[in-house]
Amino acid sequence: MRRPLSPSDRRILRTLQNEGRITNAALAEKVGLAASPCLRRLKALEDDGIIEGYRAIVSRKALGFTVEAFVFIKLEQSEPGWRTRLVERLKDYEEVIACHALAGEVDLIVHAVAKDIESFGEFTMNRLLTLPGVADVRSSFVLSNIKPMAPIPVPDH
Amino acid sequence: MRRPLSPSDRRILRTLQNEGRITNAALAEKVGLAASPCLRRLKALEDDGIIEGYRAIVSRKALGFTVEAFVFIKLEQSEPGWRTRLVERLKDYEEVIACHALAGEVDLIVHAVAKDIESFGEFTMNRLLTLPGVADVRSSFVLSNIKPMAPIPVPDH
DNA sequence: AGTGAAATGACCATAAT
DNA sequence: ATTATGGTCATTTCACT
Repeated sequence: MRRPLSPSDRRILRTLQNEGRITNAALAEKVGLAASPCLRRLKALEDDGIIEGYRAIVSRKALGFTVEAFVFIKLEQSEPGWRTRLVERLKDYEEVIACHALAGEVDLIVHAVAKDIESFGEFTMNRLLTLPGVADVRSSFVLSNIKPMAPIPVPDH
Repeated sequence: MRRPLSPSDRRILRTLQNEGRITNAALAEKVGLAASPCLRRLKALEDDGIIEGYRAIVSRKALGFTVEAFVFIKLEQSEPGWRTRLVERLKDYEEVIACHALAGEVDLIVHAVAKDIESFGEFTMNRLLTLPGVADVRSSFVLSNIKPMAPIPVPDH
């Protein structure tokens, strides 16, 4: 798939996880390279799928999302086809900012946002509980973001 | 705090959540502005804290993190000081890529990565369970990322 | 619109394999 | 010799006033 990451690659990854929009010139300076090799490495990291993309981090509050919650879903045992369709529906809900399938008690964990508690209620009642295949839905509101979206650690080798 | 977001602002926010490293020139074209006003709006969004930052999204697998899990922590009732220190320790663990305080059964939810199951075991056994104030630790491995880190929806008004 | 800075590509140098 | 590294320079494009 790919040769191992060089120390420069690792420094690039560390920097870009914290300053995703830094100019290549500044990035090069920070990681101790000239601009041109730095850009070459950056492009290679992108082409190889090691950097999957770049994202602006937008304030939820500024957009009016005052409610954040985790929803724990248990599924009924059913044909796999149902499960696939259910999961597709979940993905389409824009309140869902992340969703993972879990091993264990709970089958799915949904990270959701909403403008207020009422619209969150509407979401869980009308759009989650009603999905065919859902056996149980349990929500916990987020009280505080202790560590929101930290970078993936980039080990030295 | 701020005047309401203009339609252009909203288009900028939508675009930058998907292409955080797009050039201002390309962004301007995409949102239907000239470069100069687009840049002014972008700076204003940054200055007002609506855009909190930018991040490269790095492949966990490419960095050798094959294990991803959610850890559900219940705390003992104890003086608030303990809780603060516990939470600080949690933040310092680099395996912890996100952590939130929850209302309900579970007090804390920890999103963690590890190189393999063994090192994840070491993490939970030696570094989570041993924290003073922790009453219960329960982990669920992530089987699949159904919707990993989606953008915050930007409503039309 | 204009000026200085950045991005980008062609090409060269060095070292390790 | 080949591969991986990094650098320099010249040109185009962009950022910013």
